[in-house]
Amino acid sequence: MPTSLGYAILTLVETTPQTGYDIARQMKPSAGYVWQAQHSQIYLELGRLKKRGLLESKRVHQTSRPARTVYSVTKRGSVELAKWITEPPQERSVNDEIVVKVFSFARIPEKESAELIRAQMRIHDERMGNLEQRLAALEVSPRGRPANLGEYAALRRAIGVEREYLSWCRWLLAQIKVKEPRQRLRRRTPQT
Amino acid sequence: MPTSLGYAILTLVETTPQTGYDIARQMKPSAGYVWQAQHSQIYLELGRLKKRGLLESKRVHQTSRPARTVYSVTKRGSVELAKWITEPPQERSVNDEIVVKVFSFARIPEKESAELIRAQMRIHDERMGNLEQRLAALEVSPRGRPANLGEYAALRRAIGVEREYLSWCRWLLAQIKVKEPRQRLRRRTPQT
DNA sequence: ACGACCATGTAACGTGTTACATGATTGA
DNA sequence: TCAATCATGTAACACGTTACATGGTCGT
Repeated sequence: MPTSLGYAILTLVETTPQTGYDIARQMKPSAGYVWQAQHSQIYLELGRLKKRGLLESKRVHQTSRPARTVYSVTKRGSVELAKWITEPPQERSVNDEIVVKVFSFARIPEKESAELIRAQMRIHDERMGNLEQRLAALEVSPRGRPANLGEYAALRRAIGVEREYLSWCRWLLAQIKVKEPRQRLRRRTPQT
Repeated sequence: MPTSLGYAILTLVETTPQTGYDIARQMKPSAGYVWQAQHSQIYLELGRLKKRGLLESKRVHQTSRPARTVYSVTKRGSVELAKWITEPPQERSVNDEIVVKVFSFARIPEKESAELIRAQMRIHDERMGNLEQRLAALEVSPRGRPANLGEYAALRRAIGVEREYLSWCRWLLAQIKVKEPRQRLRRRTPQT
């Protein structure tokens, strides 16, 4: 049976038959909100899915552009995907370096730790802005409710993740700034 | 230079010299809130860190229990760690199977999709409860503010992640339930 | 001229998971 | 007696990242 990436590819291709390049754009790390992967991984997985008969491909020739290999889901692929969807998802461990770094913040100057967090906020602010634009684009569809609830849900999830991260960063910055004056007031208290 | 896991280990061992087993308990998948890893990975990494002179170990013999190999951070290890902390963290792609599954929810019966989400909520409710208990335990330290801001921050982050996830699940359930009646009211509207 | 985009692939390496392997003690 | 906890390790495999490889078109 396919890997998680394999199912993610099947999902996108079922919605719209498309090429590896198209998939890679939607899964581009730092931009993708359904699944993230590099093109190198995607082309290999497309090959495996085709070999297993879950995808089929048609070569489309173009003038003044390289030929495209357009994939679409076979009946078997569609059935496999439907079976997989209802199975309980694998829990992924979300290891984030920033948490490890923050764990030892007491050991570095306040200026450096604050700057580290501010840099993170800049990156994630931008990503959130991007995602919100896509959400706005989806919401103009008829009657406010988007045609594809799944895509809407994926976007809301991605935005929620970013919002939560940014709010944690803000809280952290406040903590870092508060720390110093407090310590000064209590300087004589021995450290246990 | 060590891997992210290596630095995570150095971080924990610097706070308290301890064994691979102790580290494995704190990093236990689904329970760890700083970094998650299996014991098999940890023992290998401990070996590498020792070989590079970032950790040193002392064997402690016990009665009626296997001997413990207690690791502590060397001066070199401490310096390496301090250097690493201020470097910008690697952005990790957070691929979550559940988002892929939700993307195709329109293709399965409402009952099944709702149950899938409810199962997820049970799992994450429990994890959040666990984390909140640990937070409460930390907060009893002198003056409400915990001795180790880093640990406190890591916990708050983990709890925030769970809270956000659960809130998304609740929203999703509401959407799934609302979908059917709405469609009935507008049944004659053609799908674009 | 130069960078970005279209378009597809392979190879080497590094990280993470699962399973194998062992064995005593403690509590239900 | 049975499961859990203490305690450490190895081996095979699966997954993901980085780099290598190629080459035309379009806009500035």
